[in-house]
Amino acid sequence: MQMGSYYYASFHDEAPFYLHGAAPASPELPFGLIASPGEPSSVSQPPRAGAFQDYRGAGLELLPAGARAPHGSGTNVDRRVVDALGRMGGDREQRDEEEERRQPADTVESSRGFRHMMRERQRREKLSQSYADLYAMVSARSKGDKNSVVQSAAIYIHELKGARDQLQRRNEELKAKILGHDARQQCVEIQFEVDETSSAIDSMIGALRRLKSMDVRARGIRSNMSDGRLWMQWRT
Amino acid sequence: MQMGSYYYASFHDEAPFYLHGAAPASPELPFGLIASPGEPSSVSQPPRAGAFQDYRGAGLELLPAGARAPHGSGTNVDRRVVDALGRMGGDREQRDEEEERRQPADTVESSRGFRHMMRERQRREKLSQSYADLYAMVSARSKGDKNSVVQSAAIYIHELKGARDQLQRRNEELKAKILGHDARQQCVEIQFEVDETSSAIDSMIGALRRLKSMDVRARGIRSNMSDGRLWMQWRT
DNA sequence: CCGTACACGTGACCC
DNA sequence: TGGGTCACGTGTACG
Repeated sequence: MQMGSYYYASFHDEAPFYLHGAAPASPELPFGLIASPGEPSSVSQPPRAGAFQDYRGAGLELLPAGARAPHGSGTNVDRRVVDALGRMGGDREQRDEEEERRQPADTVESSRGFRHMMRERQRREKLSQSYADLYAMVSARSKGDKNSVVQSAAIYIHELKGARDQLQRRNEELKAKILGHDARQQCVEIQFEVDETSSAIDSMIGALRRLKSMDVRARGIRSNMSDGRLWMQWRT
Repeated sequence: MQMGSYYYASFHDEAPFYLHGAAPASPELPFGLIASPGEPSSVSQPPRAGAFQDYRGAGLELLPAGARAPHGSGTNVDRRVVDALGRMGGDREQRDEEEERRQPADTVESSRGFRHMMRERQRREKLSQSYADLYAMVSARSKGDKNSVVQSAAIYIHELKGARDQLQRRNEELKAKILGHDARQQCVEIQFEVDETSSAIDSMIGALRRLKSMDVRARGIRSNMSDGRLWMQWRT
């Protein structure tokens, strides 16, 4: 433990720190409000300050690659900190008052471990945000807890990749089918109107005859005849 | 703190617990080996027991939905534990020796907080495994740290979904193109071989004549003729 | 009471 | 030295 200076509440050890009469109905924020000395921002904590548990309804538009809220998104970061007024029986027995070994340079907190703690909080918060974003992607398939989110994401990615590849293959197939299943070759295409009242078979026969009379030598033909439009394509 | 019994090393407070002479070249396992009393499994810890940092090369085949290694995958779980020989200056001042309030039932650890710790370890390990699995999915796009993995997964899912949907649309387009751009209707289909040496135009004319002689009344016709195979489909 | 799940502060480790 | 990341043990909340 080494140093208990900037703890916030240290609710353990049954030290009934936060008020006892009105307490048990409000389980949020065991640490009191306690305006931060020296950190002017971050008023009005939303309840249940842990950023993660709130993500179940968080919206995102797939983070624009860097605008994640510049630095402290307000929820959890630099939440404040309060000494538990003694912490009764601190981990170091018999520490005297008012001196506490005076670290080499500066006097009080914000030194060494304090910044470390803050950085870690920030990191945690960032990670929670990422979780929230990911959860927004898999909310249908995930139970909501961290582990489930991560697992669901892996499964989902796997499925999506499979579906994409299959679709891609199917796509190639279709394209090949349209193109006639040997590779692309030069081909000719005509398209014209026919008398809709007459038989489609007769129309096609007429068209083919016309082609033949034009001395067309076709080795492959594709045609589509519907609604009075005849489209025909051949290769020689 | 409340109870410091089963700590492993408690390296803080500059109590130089693990050997000092041969130490600094091997940064793994500050906690010693210490055979577990009562847990027969899990010998031979791989170095750097934290399961997460090793995942950068972990393979997976997309977890078969429940076979994640039944319970303790061996790396980290029930690593053992060792009392810090006193932990010098326990958090409860003046607790007498040899009695310590005797909790209701059992005597020593494995009570209350000990199981809690173990469960937490197990949970952490499971989560690390999930991370590893997810990382295997995004290893190409992720830097490797937790946050990056999660973010990359979200981005990847987003991209994959987009690609899949686009492919699906394109697919419908192609299908519609093949089917002829009015909706699917009941239609008839024939397919037969023709003499490859003769003209494709003649073959088609012959086929159409045959249809006509069968008294087929077609309002729309699609056909594909190539490599000696004539496929034809019509609706009445 | 037990299990699950989370956030926290912290020591260790690596650039 | 110092920021970044991790795993850890712990306190807390919920079912």
